[in-house]
Amino acid sequence: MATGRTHRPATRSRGIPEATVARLPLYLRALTALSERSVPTVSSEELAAAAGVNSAKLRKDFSYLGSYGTRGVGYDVEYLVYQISRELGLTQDWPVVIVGIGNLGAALAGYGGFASRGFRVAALIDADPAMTGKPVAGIPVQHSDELEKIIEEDGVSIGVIATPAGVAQQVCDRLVAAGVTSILNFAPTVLSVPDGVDVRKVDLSIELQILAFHEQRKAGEESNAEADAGAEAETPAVAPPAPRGSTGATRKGPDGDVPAVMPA
Amino acid sequence: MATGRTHRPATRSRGIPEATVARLPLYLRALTALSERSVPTVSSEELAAAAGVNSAKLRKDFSYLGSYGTRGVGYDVEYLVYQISRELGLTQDWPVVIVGIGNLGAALAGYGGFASRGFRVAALIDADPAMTGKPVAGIPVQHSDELEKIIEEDGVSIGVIATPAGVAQQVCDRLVAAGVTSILNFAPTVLSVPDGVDVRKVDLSIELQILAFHEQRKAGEESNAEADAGAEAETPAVAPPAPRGSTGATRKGPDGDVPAVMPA
DNA sequence: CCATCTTTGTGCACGCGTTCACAAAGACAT
DNA sequence: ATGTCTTTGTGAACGCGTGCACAAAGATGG
Repeated sequence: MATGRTHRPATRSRGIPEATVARLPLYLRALTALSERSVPTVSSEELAAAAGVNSAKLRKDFSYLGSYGTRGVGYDVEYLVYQISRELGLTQDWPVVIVGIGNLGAALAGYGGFASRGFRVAALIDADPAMTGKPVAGIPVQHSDELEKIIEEDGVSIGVIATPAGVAQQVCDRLVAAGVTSILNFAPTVLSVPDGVDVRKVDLSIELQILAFHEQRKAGEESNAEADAGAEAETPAVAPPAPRGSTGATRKGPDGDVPAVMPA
Repeated sequence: MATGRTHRPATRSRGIPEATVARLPLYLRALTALSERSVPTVSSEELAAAAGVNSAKLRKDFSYLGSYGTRGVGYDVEYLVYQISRELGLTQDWPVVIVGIGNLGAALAGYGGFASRGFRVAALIDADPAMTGKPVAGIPVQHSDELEKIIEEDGVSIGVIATPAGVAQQVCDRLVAAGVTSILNFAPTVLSVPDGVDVRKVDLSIELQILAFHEQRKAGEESNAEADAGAEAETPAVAPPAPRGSTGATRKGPDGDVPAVMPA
């Protein structure tokens, strides 16, 4: 999960739990696929399988939206597509600005899933004057001096930050000052924003590290039966630094008292 | 949060809760920054602020790793960097393959955060023969025919999927069959994998839709006091489809009994 | 050596989210 | 109309994650 709500302590908005909101797009995608295949109705079991969730969870999720199913039959696909779209606010158009048109920003600008569902790239913005005017994905890049003007004139409320980490906070501040109240952050930094502004982050590096953790655990369990003088990569490249004032004493680890992590 | 563990039902691995694991990279990043500024120790309060979390939560998180702090002083920065790195498995090298070198794949290949911490791009793979041999971010693209060979020879266990949604599942199947056990999926699809394989997904479209939901709610609360004949964008572009067999009867919504969602 | 002060580590309670299991509701056949 | 069968909607129980609040630990100064 490359995400994580930064702000707003899980207050359930209008009675819809945050966890449910996060799954609605998943359901919507599955339903859209069914709709394109002209499937008229779908059961909670089928739809849950398509979305990769438990069917009971799906039914409870839908129950927060209202009673949109028919017992003995299932859910009307078209009707549900509309209800979820409306609940997510996708029946209206959301202009979005992308700030930072490097490799990633360009990729985002060209992302097809953008325009498809209510989102419209209102502007691409970069601080590099050499980029100004250059078309990316068919849209000319504008200089960051124009940022405030664009946001106010176009009524942009969603901003995407794809800049280097170093400038992300100040870009964020400018976006917020200009009126943006929702930010999708791709820069590897913790953004601080005032109350009322939502931030979601997408962080490749964090995702990989979480995968590495589980991967290591898998590998560790396999080789646990084998000799402890492990076959590979068990020895760290660098020696662990000693804690301040420590003279190499033992530390209380979760495995009990072991010598301060110093394999061989 | 652009992520979401797909598999493995929140089983706490070796006593460390999943939620804690997801925060460790955050702490590590903050600690690395402190380390570069040669800060020797840090209190839970300071570190928590830098990572954007509650200090009690941080202390509890660290308590799962062991007792690495000194009461009255705080945590030794270097020591903690090492401990967390080790816990996350970053003291060893993880070769990674990226499949699908379009805009996004190229951006990922060029992402600096990759090499910095234990991850190494072992290969870039694309199905388009025209791409083969072309260097992207300094690495020549290889044809997907080579996929199995590369994974086995290099011992790759982590794969990144940046292909179109249509082929993501079959790419995934090939990766898994060749030995990959951790997958980071950027394609907007639900991947199904056998037990023992971890999948994390990063989905721009879902993140935007979640933001739109909250954005809509904010706008709704503002205009609630105003006239209901809303100023803008309140009228859906398409009429809501009627549910199967419905003759336009009322539906039980969460707001009570209202006429089936048909504004004006 | 003792007192004071800072900061960790954690017991406890609370709330959210998930899952089970079942009654109610409706479709459909006879 | 009545009975059967399918599938929804939800009450209830459980487990995880969070945050409070405090006791224990150790540093520091006299």
